[in-house]
Amino acid sequence: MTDLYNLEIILATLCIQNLYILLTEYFLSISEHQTYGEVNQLGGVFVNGRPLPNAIRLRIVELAQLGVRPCDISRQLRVSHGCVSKILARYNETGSILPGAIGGSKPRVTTPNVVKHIKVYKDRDPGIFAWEIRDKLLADGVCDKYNVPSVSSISRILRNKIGGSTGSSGNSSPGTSPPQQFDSKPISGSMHPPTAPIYNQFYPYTCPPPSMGMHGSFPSPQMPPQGHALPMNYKPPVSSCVSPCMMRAWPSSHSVTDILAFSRQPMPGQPAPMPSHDNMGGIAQTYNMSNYYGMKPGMSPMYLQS
DNA sequence: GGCGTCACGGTTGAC
DNA sequence: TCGTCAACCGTGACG
Repeated sequence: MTDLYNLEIILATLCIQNLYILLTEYFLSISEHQTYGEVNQLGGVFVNGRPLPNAIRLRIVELAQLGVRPCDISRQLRVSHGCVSKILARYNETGSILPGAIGGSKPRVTTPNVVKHIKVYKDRDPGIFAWEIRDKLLADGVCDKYNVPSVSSISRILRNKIGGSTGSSGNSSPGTSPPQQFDSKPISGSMHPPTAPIYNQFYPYTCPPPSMGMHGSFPSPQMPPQGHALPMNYKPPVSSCVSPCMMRAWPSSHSVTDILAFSRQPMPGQPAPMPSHDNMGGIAQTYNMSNYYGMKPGMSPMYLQS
């Protein structure tokens, strides 16, 4: 009985492994025909809109500290001199090689505390104007000049959250979200979470190159230094059953949509595409980076991290 | 020739 | 689920 049970487990495992292999081969076959990377004038490969890999950024700083001129760094690493200049300027200013936060929205100013105070002001003086509330928020120190809501925001709060809570319950329009949504988001001048590694679907940043960590002054891609600009696209590890290289952030919904739109186009001589990547678990993340990058023959592989 | 700056087209993630 | 918006990115051109 136990042997039969074990046999079933083995068979199930084999089925999963075969499925895994098939799906992996499928994505690799797709990626061979896709071109995501672009080539700059120096022959280097880059992904438009995405930061350079940390290894390259680190190398730029290292070479600069060795006294190599920026123009030589640019040529050697095949990165535009504007980019080298920007990275070195950022490093000199912040001490970090990490790129800034990409995406996201400004921190919200209509925190529960602000709404509560507005409600108090309104209760005390039902005829109070929005601009008066704004002044009182500043005067009472509830907000400062950087995060005080606009008059229109206060009017909206009065209309939707305070007025709506008494007269128009069930209002589901934007701006009437329950206060719980703010509870876990401390409002500050920073848009960033306390700590955040940096990675995206093109660069396996969670796999630091061998040179990483050898310099105390250089931040680890996995553990950015405190007090430095951090990306908002941080996603804490949710699984420990995959290799660190696979514990990367998934593409955004926009990227997934774009990729799907592309991959659904049948390749010449290729069978019709399989179902969307959404259902494929982490398999797509096992891409060989040269495939993922859509490397063309003759391209410099320098951006590829292993 | 080297370098700083900026417009541009792109990606990203919160809303 | 999708669109919008505002942040960022690197490139390439200009001075």
